Amino acid sequence: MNERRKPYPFDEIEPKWQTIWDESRAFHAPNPGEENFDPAKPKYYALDMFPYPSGAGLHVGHPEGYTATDIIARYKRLRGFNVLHPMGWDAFGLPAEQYAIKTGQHPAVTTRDNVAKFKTQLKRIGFSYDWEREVNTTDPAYYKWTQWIFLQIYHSWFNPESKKAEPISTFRGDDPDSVRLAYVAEVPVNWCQELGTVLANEEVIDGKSEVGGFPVVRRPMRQWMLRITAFADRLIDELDELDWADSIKALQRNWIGRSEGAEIAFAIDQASARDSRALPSIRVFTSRPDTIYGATYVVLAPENPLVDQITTDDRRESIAQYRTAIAAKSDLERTDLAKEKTGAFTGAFAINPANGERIPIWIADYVLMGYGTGAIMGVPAHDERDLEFARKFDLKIVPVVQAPGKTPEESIGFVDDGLAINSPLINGLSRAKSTAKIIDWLEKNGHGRPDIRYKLRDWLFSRQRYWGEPFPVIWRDGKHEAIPESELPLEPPALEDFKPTGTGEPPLAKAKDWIRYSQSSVRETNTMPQWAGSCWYYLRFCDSKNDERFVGEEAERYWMGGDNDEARMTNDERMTKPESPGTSSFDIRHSTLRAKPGGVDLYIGGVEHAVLHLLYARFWHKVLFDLGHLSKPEPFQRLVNQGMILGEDGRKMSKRWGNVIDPLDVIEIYGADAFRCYEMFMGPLEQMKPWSMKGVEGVSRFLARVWRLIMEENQAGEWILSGEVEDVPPEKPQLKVLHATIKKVTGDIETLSFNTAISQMMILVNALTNAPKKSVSAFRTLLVLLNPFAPHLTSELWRTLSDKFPGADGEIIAQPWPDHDEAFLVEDEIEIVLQVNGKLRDKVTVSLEATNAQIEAAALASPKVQNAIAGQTIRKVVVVPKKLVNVVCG
RNA sequence: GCCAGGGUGGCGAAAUUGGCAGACGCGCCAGACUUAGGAUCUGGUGGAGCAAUCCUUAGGGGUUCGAGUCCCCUCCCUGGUACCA
Repeated sequence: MNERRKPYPFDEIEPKWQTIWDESRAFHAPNPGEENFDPAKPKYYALDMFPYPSGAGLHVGHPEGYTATDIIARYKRLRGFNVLHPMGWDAFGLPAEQYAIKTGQHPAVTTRDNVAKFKTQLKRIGFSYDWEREVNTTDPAYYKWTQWIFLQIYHSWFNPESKKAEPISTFRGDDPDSVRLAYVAEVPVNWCQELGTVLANEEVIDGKSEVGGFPVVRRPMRQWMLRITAFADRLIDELDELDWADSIKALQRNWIGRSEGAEIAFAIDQASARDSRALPSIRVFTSRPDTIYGATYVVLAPENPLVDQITTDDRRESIAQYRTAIAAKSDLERTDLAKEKTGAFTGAFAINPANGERIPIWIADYVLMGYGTGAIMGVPAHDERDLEFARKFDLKIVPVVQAPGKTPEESIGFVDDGLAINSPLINGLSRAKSTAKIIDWLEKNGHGRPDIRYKLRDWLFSRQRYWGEPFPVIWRDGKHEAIPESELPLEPPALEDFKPTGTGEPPLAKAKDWIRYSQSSVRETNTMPQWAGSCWYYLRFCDSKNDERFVGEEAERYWMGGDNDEARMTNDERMTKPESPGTSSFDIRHSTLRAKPGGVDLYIGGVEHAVLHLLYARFWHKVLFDLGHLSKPEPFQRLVNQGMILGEDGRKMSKRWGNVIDPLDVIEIYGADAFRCYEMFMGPLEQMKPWSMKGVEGVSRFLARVWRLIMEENQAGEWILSGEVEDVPPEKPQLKVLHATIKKVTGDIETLSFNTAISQMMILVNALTNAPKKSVSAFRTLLVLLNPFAPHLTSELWRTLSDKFPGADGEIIAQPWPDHDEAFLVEDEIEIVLQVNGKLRDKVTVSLEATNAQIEAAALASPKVQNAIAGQTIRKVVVVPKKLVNVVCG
């Protein structure tokens, strides 16, 4: 077997340049105050979603986003920005713990090995990370600050007046523990008996554990919660200013699920109640208070505590039976399978406050205790579910909204806008007006008030795990207390046995000595979820070595700061700079994309984090912002989700299909530059797309063409600078392509359209290959443009050219990004498209100055046009200057 | 069901404000150089037709001198969510 011949010696030059960059600290971004820091440079923060270092190593999906940010980072450096481009490890998590349970190897050891593996792989791809800023969430020096942030949250409350997080000391009530942003509550959790642990929602798939497929049941347990719901409105509203895809914003809005309406009190009819003492009224939430006259019954969730108080004696047994049956159902059965409505009558009646009618009170499992008030008013005429329920149990159906062009009877089942009917107070009014009026009426008469509800739940923040951050909290006399900051980091105890206890008590409970904090107090034994570390890592990157603060104030202001005037000025200057007179609408459009500096300027990662991670991180950021620790209320200004890369067979990559591509295998054959370029050439970054080895080969051929454009093989088979390269300016046709390429590549990088940027560079290389003379200056421009994509190849060629031809000082990564000159793009002659009735018939070339009349005359003179209009009358001739002529006839 | 995003050659895909559909790459065909080619270079390549010409952006309708692009309807795919009142 003879080894496959390399198209160019990437196997030598790639490791060579990686070493040079490492040793010269080429990509270290200095902080303010640091040596080499240049305050004149604007900042740019390009961030990847840091990976969980699994044992399996990198797959081709990881480097897709990483390559995109790396291109941007390298491009911005060439444009004169001080670029923060860091990488780190999200290393707490279940796999390392499971591995520890099986093998007894400490998770820290597994983590260290996996990190080393990942880092080697990332370095081999040639990413320009500032490795001096590397962070690891499992490092005590890191999680010290994760715990510190938890304490900030613990020591705060949400002031509804200011709509901000404030120190708990500003709370005027009696019981601060009831309003803290971190609190303890008895909540239903996903308990998996087989695994002996609680699982996060996302670890439960169809009622079974993701790992092992064991049954999962709901069970109430004492848990730490974070009051994210207090920030629901801000988390929705402040999305507006962010440069995120609309689809991702929609996902977040959906998840938060804001719903405006009213809370309405339905009094219980005393005569019907089992318990004759004064009963509270039933509060329901509705998004359609305008339909209140159509409320012909009330439904409580089966778990609603009111049920016991109102059920009449004759109904007690059937109600108890129904509740038992529901309790036995899993969540899965209760939602997916329960398409058929079920329910039971309590025997009690309520009074509809709008019309005083006596309406029955039912319980049914289609009403959930966890949303709204756990009770609804049933409006069967205008709610699909209520209609189904009413039909099944033969309840009264009264239409109260008349749909346009329909009779009242036909309007049943119609849920959208219409005019109110059968509703004395609001008859004839539109939905908006009747809603406002009825809410006003309810409020004035003490029957209700406007209300807003959210689907978003408070964040269940504790896990019964070993491999996570311990809570900096102790318990004394049944009450929790924070430990002093001076005791951070609080490290987990050394354990021999990481197994869950099986009782729901966390593994940390086994460390008897560690638990005992003082005579009268014990430590919290829960740990934080994996999300904790990833909620703020982007802040730590700004100042990863600081042991005084979670991030230094000056560093935070600089990297995460609001208006970066330098950046804005630079963009404006660039736009109006005299040497680039051709400021087209194109340039302006791209400039506006950069007009909002601040926070992380570009954040790229998988769409799987569109909701949870991004919501949690925004929440923490807002708390820290409110408390005065941060400069801006939002962390990530521009967010992009890369699409998934599928296997060559078009299926999702998995061991099962045997279609997994290992980046290092690809790099072995084609080199890192080809790997990077192919990942970007495949198609739009955000799109899902299949891998193709043939495609890699095509891109590899392109890079080899660049190499051979400048290099040739001598008799001895060594690569040397081509003798044809001359220190001459490019000729006119090459200049034109060159400047068109500068323009296109620059614009495409700004919009992350890397695939078309590479296409354009291919066109340029084809043109330069066919050029009569090999111009050094044209090559140098090409190399700079290509550098962010193929950094090793271009570095090597740049240096080789520099050795022979003076005039370009320094390495390629220190060069300025080229500007295009519109003058080279101007045509002196223009090709005009000739159409007859909108169909292409011919083309003519005219001078740039040709008048519309001249163009029209030229068009009508064309034999092909004449042929096409033969025998018809010309009705009209449309002339679009510099573009086309359309002759309309018939 | 609801929300969001898609549907363009044999394949991955291009297409500023509506203005030459298919750039660039893969694959394929032909040629050159070669002992050889899975190397390299040159040319061709949406479909039908010998041709002139006709057809073509999921399907149908509309606006327009002109529609992949704008509007309406239908179908299909992907992601999210699902009795959220």
